[in-house]
Amino acid sequence: MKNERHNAIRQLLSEGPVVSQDQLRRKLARRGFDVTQATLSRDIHDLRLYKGPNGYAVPNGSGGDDDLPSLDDVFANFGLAVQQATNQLVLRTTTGSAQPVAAALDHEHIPEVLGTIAGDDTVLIICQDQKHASSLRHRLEDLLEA
Amino acid sequence: MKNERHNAIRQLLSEGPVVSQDQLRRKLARRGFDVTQATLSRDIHDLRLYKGPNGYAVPNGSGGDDDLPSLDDVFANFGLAVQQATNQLVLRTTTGSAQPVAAALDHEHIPEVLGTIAGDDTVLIICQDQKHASSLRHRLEDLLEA
DNA sequence: TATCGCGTTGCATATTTATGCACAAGTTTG
DNA sequence: CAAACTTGTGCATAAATATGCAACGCGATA
Repeated sequence: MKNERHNAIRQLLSEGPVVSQDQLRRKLARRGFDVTQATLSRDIHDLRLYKGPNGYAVPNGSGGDDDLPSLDDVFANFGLAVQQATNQLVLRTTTGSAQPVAAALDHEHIPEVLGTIAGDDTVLIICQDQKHASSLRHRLEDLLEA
Repeated sequence: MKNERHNAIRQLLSEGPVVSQDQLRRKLARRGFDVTQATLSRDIHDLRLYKGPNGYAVPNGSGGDDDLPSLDDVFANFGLAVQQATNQLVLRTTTGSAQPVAAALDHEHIPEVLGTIAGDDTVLIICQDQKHASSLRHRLEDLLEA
């Protein structure tokens, strides 16, 4: 599915430099996503990625075009990936965006969220237990696609 | 001269979106800089510009990205002690050094590390589970000795 | 002056990215 | 149920970008 692939792309980009769409294609293939360069060109457009001296990158927090901070927006723009460790979620964001993202999260009064702590590019979300963490993780993963 | 042209390019980019090198070439020509697309490709490389959904853009806020001190250095200099709490590690550093230490940790892309959050003299490191945390703790303890 | 060295550029072309068109699978509408 | 529409994709190819190579301009040196 397209959304899973988009998530995988974000993940890959956060792990190391990707210089061309063909390189991205090969990396994705190793993860089971077998698509053509044409599709990736479209994905990159969808994800509004930037290409620079060090390859592709996720859009950059501060500047830019359009921002009103709803949770959806903030996530789509600055969220990179969610990972779970028992009752905690670790959310990676573009550098410098962890604080606003955490603020948006707090502001929503999501029941699963006991509290958040934000660094520079990482938000730690504490949940009641593993079960609540899982359900929240799924919701957040969906938001990453939007 | 190349430098004047570089300045003109920055200027143009701050004034409005530039979507292709050929468009840039035409805009520059109107200002008296008559060069080919090939030259602009080199200029863009020199200036480390990024291309994104809205065309070319100057590099992000605070410039340079990858020359952080090595993990070994940072640890030997600023690391004080590591402690483990189930799947988390709490790393004490000299006051004010937590941020750079966390940055160095993130930059290494250590697989056990889901994410880090740094305060002033404390870095919280989140791992997948207790097992990963232990193995990472041992590695970090080694670094503290070095 | 002649020659060298170095930085800059254009030309031709290789490489990379974007896109028109067609089609398949799923959804909605009549 | 069938037709119309939507969405996602590949293929072929257009468009955009990068680069090997040769040449030019200019200052330094013999």
